[in-house]
Amino acid sequence: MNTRSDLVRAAIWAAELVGDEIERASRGISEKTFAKGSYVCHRGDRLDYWTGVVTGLVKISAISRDGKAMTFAGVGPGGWFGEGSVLKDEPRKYDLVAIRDTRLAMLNKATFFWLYENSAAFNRFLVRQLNERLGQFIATTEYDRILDPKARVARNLSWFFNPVLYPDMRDHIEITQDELALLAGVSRQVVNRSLRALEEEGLLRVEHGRINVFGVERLANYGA
DNA sequence: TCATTAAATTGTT
DNA sequence: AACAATTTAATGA
Repeated sequence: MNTRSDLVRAAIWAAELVGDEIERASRGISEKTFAKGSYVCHRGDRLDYWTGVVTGLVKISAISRDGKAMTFAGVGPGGWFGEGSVLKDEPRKYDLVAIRDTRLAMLNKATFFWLYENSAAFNRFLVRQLNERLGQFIATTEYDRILDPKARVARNLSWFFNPVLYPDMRDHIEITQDELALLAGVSRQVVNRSLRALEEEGLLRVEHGRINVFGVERLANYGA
């Protein structure tokens, strides 16, 4: 009972909820842990929970026809996802993989819908989140042909640190250059060279399987 | 816990 | 795309 209210209190969207709403949310939430490399959910599965990352990192990806993993997003601490599938009552369209040991907070569907119907604060959060995602999506199509490869790598990297979507994200992410290449739509070589260049410019530090970011803002606006 | 080996990731051509 | 170099993870004594 204590952990449940702790989970709610830690959730960013719960900050503005009023008494009754907090109580409901606490009863509908649970926690689950996933080991590094394990699947939270396979594409096509049903997962009737709205899911938040407490600690760790979850990769949202799909497998292309030639068997390569395509990463769409990494959800860091404080990030919530899956409202689309819950709202539409659809199977998941992507694989969800914990790429580190991860603790997830899961809000059941009934509670999600109750908040959706009854809480203005909850809806404000949903709109803000969807709007942020839309903005990011539009940005991809916009700069797809405008920016040079290095800038694309920089901006794609900055998304993992979006303060609205992932408020508790730290200053580093564990992702391979291979995955980042898939995400940015460039070759791995380009990612490698871009990262080294960005490192030279003091924006980040490359380690293996991991990237430390110093200037998220500068990355987000890189090439502008 | 340490040494050996396998696997994954990076760096270069 | 292929290769070599490097780092991590796994294994077993």
